[in-house]
Amino acid sequence: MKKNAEFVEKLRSSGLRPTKQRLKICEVLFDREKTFHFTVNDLAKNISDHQNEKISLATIYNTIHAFKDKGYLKEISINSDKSYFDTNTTNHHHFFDEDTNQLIDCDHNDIEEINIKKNITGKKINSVEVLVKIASDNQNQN
Amino acid sequence: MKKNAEFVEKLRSSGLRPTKQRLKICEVLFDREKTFHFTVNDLAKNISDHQNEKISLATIYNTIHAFKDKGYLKEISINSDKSYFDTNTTNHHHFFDEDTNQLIDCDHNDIEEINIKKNITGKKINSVEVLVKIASDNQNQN
DNA sequence: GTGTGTGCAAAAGGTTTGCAAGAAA
DNA sequence: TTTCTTGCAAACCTTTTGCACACAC
Repeated sequence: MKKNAEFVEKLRSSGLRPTKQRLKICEVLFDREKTFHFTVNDLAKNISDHQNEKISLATIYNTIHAFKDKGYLKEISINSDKSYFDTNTTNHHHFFDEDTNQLIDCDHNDIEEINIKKNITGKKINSVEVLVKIASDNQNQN
Repeated sequence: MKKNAEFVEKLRSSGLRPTKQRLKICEVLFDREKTFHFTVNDLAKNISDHQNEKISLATIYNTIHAFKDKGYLKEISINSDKSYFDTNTTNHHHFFDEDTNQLIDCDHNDIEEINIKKNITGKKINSVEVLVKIASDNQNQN
């Protein structure tokens, strides 16, 4: 269990004031064993349902973007009507379950090194993301 | 240069009536040498600017979805506020230029076989997409 | 004539923004 | 006190929908 003081320090060290709202969001996002994949709506729901609190959407968006900019969150490249975020900021990939719209981490070791032979002049590679779309094996599905 | 008659046949063979609007969209999408990456807005702009015509957005969305369902277009998994489509429906990957928001095809041969060692019980793999994000090599981008 | 397709305008859903009030430093 | 943060509501943008009219067959 991570302590409040850790979050205060984390925020302060990145120039963000440790407000009540930000600390609560830290708690929900980072005080857990497994990585967390979420949309802003998921997060808002978690806070209001399980934490019995209410943080305005504007603040949640605000905080999520700040955390993303500071490198505490990663945004996942997936075509969807909404944005998905991941508390696992290490180099890894994802399965996307098309039946349930859920993301599953795919460890870096689960996919062999990706060697890109093509080179774009004057551009450097910022990231390489693999998205593996999966669906039920015994279901009519195109 | 592809002929109108080909598009009429293409549409008819998939149970879509060859209307004036659909034929125009076919022309813009498929009568070209290189593959075309676009958003619905790009397409609408192309039609009104270069073709001096106007097709309502509802019809464009309608047609794009029909074409996607018939396998004439692919939707690209990219985190963006809008959807990107690709006239190249073969198995391939993409570079995404973060400076210009442009997509570049990455041929299947440009990336080594992707071997996924992790297995999700009861699920089959529908697709494997690689997105390589690139940006200008020197700090200041064009 | 029947069944589809089109286009407008309105609605919906996610995200952003302006601004006044509140909290941190 | 000064600066940053919050929260509400309105705005924004992409996409979807309802419905009347038009077109394809």
